[in-house]
Amino acid sequence: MATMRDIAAEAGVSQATVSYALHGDPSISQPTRDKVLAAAKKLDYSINVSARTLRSGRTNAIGLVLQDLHNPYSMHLADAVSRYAQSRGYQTIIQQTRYESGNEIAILQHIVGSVCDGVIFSPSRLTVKQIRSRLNGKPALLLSPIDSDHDYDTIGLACEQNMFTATSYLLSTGCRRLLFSSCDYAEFDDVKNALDTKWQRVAGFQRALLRNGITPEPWQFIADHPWTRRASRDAIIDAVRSGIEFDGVVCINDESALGVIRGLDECGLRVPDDVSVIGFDGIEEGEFFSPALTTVAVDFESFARQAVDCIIERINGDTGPVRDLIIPSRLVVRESTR
Amino acid sequence: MATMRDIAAEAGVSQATVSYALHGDPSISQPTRDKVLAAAKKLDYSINVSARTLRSGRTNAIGLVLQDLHNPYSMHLADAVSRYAQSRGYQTIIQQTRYESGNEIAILQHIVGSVCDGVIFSPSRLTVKQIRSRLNGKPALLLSPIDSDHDYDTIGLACEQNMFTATSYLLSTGCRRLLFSSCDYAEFDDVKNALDTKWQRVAGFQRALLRNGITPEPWQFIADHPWTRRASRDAIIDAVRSGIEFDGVVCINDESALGVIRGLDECGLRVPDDVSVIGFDGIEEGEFFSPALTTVAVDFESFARQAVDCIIERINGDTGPVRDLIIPSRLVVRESTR
DNA sequence: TTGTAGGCGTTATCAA
DNA sequence: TTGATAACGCCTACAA
Repeated sequence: MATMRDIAAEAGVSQATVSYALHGDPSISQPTRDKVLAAAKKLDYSINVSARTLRSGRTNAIGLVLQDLHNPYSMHLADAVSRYAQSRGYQTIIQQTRYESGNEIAILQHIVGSVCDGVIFSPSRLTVKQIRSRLNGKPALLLSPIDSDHDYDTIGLACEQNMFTATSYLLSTGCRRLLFSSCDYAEFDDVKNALDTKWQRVAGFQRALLRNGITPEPWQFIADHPWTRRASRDAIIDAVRSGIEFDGVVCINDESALGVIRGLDECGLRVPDDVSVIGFDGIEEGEFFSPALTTVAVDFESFARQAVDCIIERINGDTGPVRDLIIPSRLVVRESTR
Repeated sequence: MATMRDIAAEAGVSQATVSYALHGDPSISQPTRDKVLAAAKKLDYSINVSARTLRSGRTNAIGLVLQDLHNPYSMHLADAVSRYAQSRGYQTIIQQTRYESGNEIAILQHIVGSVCDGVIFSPSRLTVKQIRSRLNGKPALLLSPIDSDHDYDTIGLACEQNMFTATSYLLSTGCRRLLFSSCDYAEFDDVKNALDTKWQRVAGFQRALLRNGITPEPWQFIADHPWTRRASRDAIIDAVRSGIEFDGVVCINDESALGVIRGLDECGLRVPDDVSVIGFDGIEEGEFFSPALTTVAVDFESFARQAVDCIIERINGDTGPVRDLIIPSRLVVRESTR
């Protein structure tokens, strides 16, 4: 592989001149620049990222470290972020931690160590302190904040508000016996100020009920399980078989909602005629499902824009106050609700 | 950030000793090693990847460069590869080119330049020659081979065979008027030896028809369009409206099949009662769709294993003959076919 | 306008 | 068993 030294030899200039010319430094004359560029092209030069990084500390890449790549939500996120970062001149390095703290540490170290200038990170097991110590002074933007009193930037959904919106909508269509898929019951007072996105969602659900004069009760909560189609399908089937009566299901996310619809279908219940179902996320899949899924859709493009702009500003030395970015989302009414 | 030099000072040894100790070199005595390890821990040391790479040429990472991250197939691939690579001690750097040759070049250069030891690459616009010149001597494993006479490793599906299987199955259930979604018509003789996966799929479809005494005709082919739910839904709706009579649809992939089912639903046609639909890929989504999708499912875990093992062997200097890996897949009969 | 030179943090070769 | 020391390829004062 050709190095700057090779180009210098080819073009008959010094290696430093090659570096300047390649970076468009104005102090290099046009003829020299042309000579260098021609030599670079001839030798098919491409810069050694490690060397540049080692020397300058800059990689021109951002890391996107998610817990799990194996779901539509992450997929939309990864796609949107990598496209937008591209437009801002940054590469995106995507990784998944799979909820293992060992992976989280290894990936953070590897990534932050020297392959990117900043990272958008969705922690699962690591504490803020552990994260910071791996960050090596580089900027990070965290998804789903772990504590309230933090000194790092965060980005997230208005989960409580969004679930309030979703539940209120279902109530407004006449539903009265709502199920929540899938989380254990908790007292409203215990979750109304939760920071965890799961409990925020529960709180939003409950607040909407209370606002409509309905007291949340344990039977409405389908036992906690992974937010997947399979687990949700199995759980709703159990619920139906147990004889619970309900006319609507508020789901913790779209995948869950899709599983619920499938499960209801297997039980001979029709959506939305017998039961209304609403999701949360706005994954593309919901639009083409039968029935098409009513949901609170998050604006992935806005997520990407806000997140990437923020991290780039921090990379460029912005030391302004800590930011807590909120991703906008909106109710999308389709066919799974009456 | 602490460097080896800092640790050396802390532990009262030379910097070289630190390097040896940290790598478990047997020539370092136990007490010295312990001292070094303690100092490293105390200073929260983590290695500088750029420096290590610059010096050793090894990154311990593989690149996975796909055309598009925004589809379930890629998502399954990325997930499986990154998990398996992890188990082999490698990080996976995932990127998408979005079908732009500029991106392909930039990403290849960046990635291969110095962030990974080898790359699994799905080219779209770049020729083999252009790819090789960016590869910088590092091993690559290409998806969907572009020419027959190549000197690089490839991995892919047995598309022709799989489509033959899918079509044959539909025929065996009694279907006689099959549609193919979505590709333009082509003479069997022109595609039967195609290298392009799209035409291979068409060829498999046609061969199955011919084997059953049916001559493929242009009306069976729904115009070429992206392999997405939306495009396929719109196209099948047009087909129904145009008055074509058919009793089954063979789809170029699962997403397409899901769109087709949705479109048929919108036209009042029931699957599988009125029309059978079969897909190709085996994305998880198909399992939970109503009706659950019959498909030829590819074994993503096997893909990951074969691909990663191959690239790692090449990284480790294997210079054996060129390999053309085939990913196994199998017919999964569910509800969308009679 | 261009060249010289030092160093970024490692690894690896020799000596000691 | 450990310590100097020389690269790896690039960037950037500073000197010419």
